[in-house]
Amino acid sequence: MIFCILGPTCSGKSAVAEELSNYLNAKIVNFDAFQVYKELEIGTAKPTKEELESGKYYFYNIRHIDEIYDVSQYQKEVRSFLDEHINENIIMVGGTGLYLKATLFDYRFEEEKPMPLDFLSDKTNEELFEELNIIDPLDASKIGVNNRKRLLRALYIFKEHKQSKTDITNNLKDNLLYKNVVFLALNPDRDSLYNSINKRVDIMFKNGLEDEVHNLYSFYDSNLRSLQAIGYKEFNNSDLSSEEIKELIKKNTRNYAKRQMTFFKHQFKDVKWFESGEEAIKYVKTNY
RNA sequence: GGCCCGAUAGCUCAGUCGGUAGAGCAAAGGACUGAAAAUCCUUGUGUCCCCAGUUCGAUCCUGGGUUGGGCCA
Repeated sequence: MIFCILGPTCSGKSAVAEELSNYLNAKIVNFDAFQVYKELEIGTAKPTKEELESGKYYFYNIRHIDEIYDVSQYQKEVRSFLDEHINENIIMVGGTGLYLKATLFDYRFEEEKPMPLDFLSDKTNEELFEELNIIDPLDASKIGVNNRKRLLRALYIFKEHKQSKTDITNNLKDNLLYKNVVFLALNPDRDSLYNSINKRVDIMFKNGLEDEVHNLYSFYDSNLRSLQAIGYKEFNNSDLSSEEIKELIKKNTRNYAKRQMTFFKHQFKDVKWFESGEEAIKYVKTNY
């Protein structure tokens, strides 16, 4: 069976995963887009070193900080892992809803060349919007004129695959491809979640987050995709004091937690919701 | 003790020549198929500090108070 543990950052997912992996004798598969990077340590709140070395944790630390990683690679690798272990218990845990959804549901990524950095870079947002509006008005209206990243992506899809994004996705996004999947979600009370977030950022600073990030900045370009993670990108702002950076990280993490909740609530059906990790663990132990 | 300046959204403040008010930030809600810890969209009713007076009508003017800051003693 596949047990998926959803929930915002800092809601206690990792503890649930560890506990249930013992109970179910299950392997743990990460679906967090930034815990895949080896060099990002303190700021990504990974499981402990001991846990990661125990042999049952997968898809953590699988890329270097300067490698490009994306949802299509993740989907491919994790699907092949799941197929290989289809008769075992697997726990999937993480915070990147898109990665989980694209893997378990019928998301299709055909081979394509990477998008050049200067793709349509001479066009204004309005021009991109008009162009997309002709080939895929439905998608254009969903994306909106200000979301340049998505406009470019939608136009690039058309260029590469000769089909609009709407035609490619074709309402497949809610077709679950695997049997025996259980979705468990943690939804702690908002105030206590925010409290935990604030406390965790304080602890990250105590544990040396600043040194870790400054060290990475001295070796790598701060524009690396992996360094856009919360807890890392904020240090790029040289006119902020250490205390201001800390508060900014807390705020960004809170905003992120809210976005995660929106994604989990609306993109996944048939989800069991729990206010705490203990309740989720109890539910699994009484039912499986 | 005297004089001056302030008190308006969770915060910082703007404004109403008297017709009960609006920005930024925070916050809340939402979208999501190749950057997703990313990217983007939507949302502002609040005893306009309190009490009295003037007025058809006061958050705005007048008086008194409360409270914060500054200057002088």
